[in-house]
Amino acid sequence: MLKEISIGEAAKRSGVKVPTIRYYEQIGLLAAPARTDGNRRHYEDTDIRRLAFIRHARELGFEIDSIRTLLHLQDDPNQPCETADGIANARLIEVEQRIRSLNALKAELELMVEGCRHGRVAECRVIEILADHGKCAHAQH
Amino acid sequence: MLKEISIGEAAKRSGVKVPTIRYYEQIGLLAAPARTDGNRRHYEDTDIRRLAFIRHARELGFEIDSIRTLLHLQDDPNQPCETADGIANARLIEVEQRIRSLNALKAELELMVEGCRHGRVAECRVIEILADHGKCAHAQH
DNA sequence: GCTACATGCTCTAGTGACTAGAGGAGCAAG
DNA sequence: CTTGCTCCTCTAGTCACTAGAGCATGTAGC
Repeated sequence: MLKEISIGEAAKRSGVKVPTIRYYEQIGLLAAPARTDGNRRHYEDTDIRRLAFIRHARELGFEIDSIRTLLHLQDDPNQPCETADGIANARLIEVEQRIRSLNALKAELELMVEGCRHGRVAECRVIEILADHGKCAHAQH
Repeated sequence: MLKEISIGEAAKRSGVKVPTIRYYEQIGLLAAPARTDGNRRHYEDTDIRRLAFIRHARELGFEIDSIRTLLHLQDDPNQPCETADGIANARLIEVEQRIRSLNALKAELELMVEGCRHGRVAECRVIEILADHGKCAHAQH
């Protein structure tokens, strides 16, 4: 007889924390699994794969709603993959924008930190730049 | 007699939205201003500068608690500026890490999107990579 | 003075994606 | 049989706002 996968075991195998698994069940991202006599959840291998899929997508910054769509697509392999492609593409554009904006922030933070002469707050470059946006180096923010 | 600055005017001048200004007052980030006879807030120029400071810091991704500390420092210009420097430095390190991680994500998303042949979901690279972390290009995530 | 309409007020609840904690039950090992 | 771990449900908290209800006040045109 196969050993049943407890929620703790599922967490270990998928890398998704126990309360998060329960949360995903609650919001309907993961189907409610069967229960043991003692009312404990037990999972199948397919659930573990689904959890790993979700975790990976979350790491890539996809929103729960996008993941919901991606999971539906995965369940129906004959559909054209334009929707999946579109979601990934949208996310790629987001990430590119975020990188650009973070690079601008980085430049400005470097200016602050380098300009700081470790003296008094009165002549601190960090405080000064924060107080006056005009002192920013053309940062796109 | 000077024209009093209403909350709407303060919002325009500082770039912080009206409900957000009230929120900052509520959490004690901005001192409660004086009120008119009709119980409306009216602000001074110093409040506007403080709001602009907060807005700029928020744009740079500083947390409210850090901003609280930075504001205290600004109020006391004789203090050494190490704390401010430390906060900015911590934020810089965060931003640098975030950029690295986003670059890894970008690479992976590009792989997905480029690999997609616009066919069926069954052979879609997007879904495939999401389902199997092992297919990632050594991404640090 | 009257009528719109904008702007202000307070208060509560909602967002996203979890996370923390209370209070209890089940289960395996020593 | 007791210890200690994992599990259960439920509620509330996190962060930094944002949205909306329901009302009061202020202002511009007539």
